[in-house]
Amino acid sequence: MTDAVDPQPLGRLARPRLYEQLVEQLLGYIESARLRPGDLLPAERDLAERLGVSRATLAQALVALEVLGVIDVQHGTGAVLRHRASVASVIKGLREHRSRLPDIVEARSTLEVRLAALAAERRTDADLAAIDDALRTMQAEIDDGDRGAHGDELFHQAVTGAAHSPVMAQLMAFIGEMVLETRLESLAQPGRPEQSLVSHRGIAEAIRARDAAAAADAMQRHIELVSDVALLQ
Amino acid sequence: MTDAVDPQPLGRLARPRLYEQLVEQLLGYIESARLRPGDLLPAERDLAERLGVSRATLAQALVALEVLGVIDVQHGTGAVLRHRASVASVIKGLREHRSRLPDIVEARSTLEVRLAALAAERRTDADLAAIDDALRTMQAEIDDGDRGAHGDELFHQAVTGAAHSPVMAQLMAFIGEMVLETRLESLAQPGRPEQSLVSHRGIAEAIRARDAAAAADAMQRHIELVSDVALLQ
DNA sequence: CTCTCCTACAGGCTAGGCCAGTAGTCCTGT
DNA sequence: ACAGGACTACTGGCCTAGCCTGTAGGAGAG
Repeated sequence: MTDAVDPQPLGRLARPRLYEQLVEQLLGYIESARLRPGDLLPAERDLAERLGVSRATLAQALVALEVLGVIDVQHGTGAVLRHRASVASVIKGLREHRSRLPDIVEARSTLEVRLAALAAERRTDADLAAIDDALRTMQAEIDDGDRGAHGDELFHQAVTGAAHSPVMAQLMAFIGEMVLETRLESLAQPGRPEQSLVSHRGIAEAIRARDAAAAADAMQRHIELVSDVALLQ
Repeated sequence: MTDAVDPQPLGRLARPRLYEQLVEQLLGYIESARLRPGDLLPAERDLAERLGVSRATLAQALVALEVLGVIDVQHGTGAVLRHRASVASVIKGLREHRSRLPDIVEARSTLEVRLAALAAERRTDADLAAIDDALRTMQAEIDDGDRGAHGDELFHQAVTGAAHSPVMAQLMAFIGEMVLETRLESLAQPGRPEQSLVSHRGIAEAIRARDAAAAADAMQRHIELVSDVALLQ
């Protein structure tokens, strides 16, 4: 206990939570021990002692791993490995240095292009009104000298809603944060908000006309425009 | 407090963990109390008493919420709300009434068609080997009179990996459970496993030839085949 | 040979305590 | 009067110790 490893006397910004370190260590252990899906982790009491922590803290780490989808803890049996550890590192990477921009753009374009096509097929008049509302909002923001980021977000949300595809909408929400970052960077470019608004109008018209192919195409070009700028940095 | 709510006669393997219920309750509290990003949750000792659990268990729930990206726990200050609670309800919704089948298929096809195309463009020889391995596994399972569900899963994971798109890989992992259900239902149909294996081979060949369009097309048809059956129920 | 029951061991959760960071307050020296 | 620093009343972080419930495999009875 007293041989406490003190990694950093500093670390003010750092918020080193023990359970986070444990997650790292357990992930490492899983990999180095060549554990395969279905295998069991050592018992809690055992692990806790080996790692030099209390069971309570270890339990927190296990909860984290469970939420991350790495393990599946079963009462009376133990913690069984679920997927390959690679999935875990993907998730870890996402949360940590929140992925690189190209990956985000890729996911976004995949989802939104399809959503635009679906929106063209399924949109109701109310959906269309929401889309037009968003366009008006963005126009007003730009007229005020703003970037129009809020209207931009509203527009994409309206299109997503018009697609009436709950699961995909949920996936969009999941990467929403990251998309927002992309958006802000893009709209910071001079002249971008106007260009963006124009391509939004193109998408909206295709959806209004119920032309799925045109909507998909317009969305594809819109995202390319937006991501181009971001990638230039 | 609450007298044992038994939500589902289903869930045979039901494994009701207290911290999971707490996550639900806290999510509900956040919503009903109209908490906004930046607001603080009540103190741990307070919450624990109000919810009738120990601090250790509450701590597990907070870890879960932190991993889910809902809150940000700061030593000495408290648990501050991060994003909009919608993200939380997204996850909750996905986990709970795991959406309806058509929506799942829709999301799956959107992602996987694109992943197949990307895999064709980016696959390494190692990726290809993993894909071939999965095909062999599925073949062996079918020869044994099995449904080949394991090999099927391996195949889709291998394709996802070959696409080298971390964000989309995570989205796939996110809907993974639901896709698995679809898969099991489909493969239960007589003759299905063989058909499925054939279309897997088609996808694999397109990826081997680095033909993105063909890969996307093959994946599209594969998913239509699979979902057709499932939808007939 | 089969079935039942027993038990060692797995995780689930609680209680209570001490340590460490944070921030507001109040007291003191200028 | 005011600026600075210490006090203090919170916050979460982590630990020990213990008892509960669930699981599964082996021993014994039939």
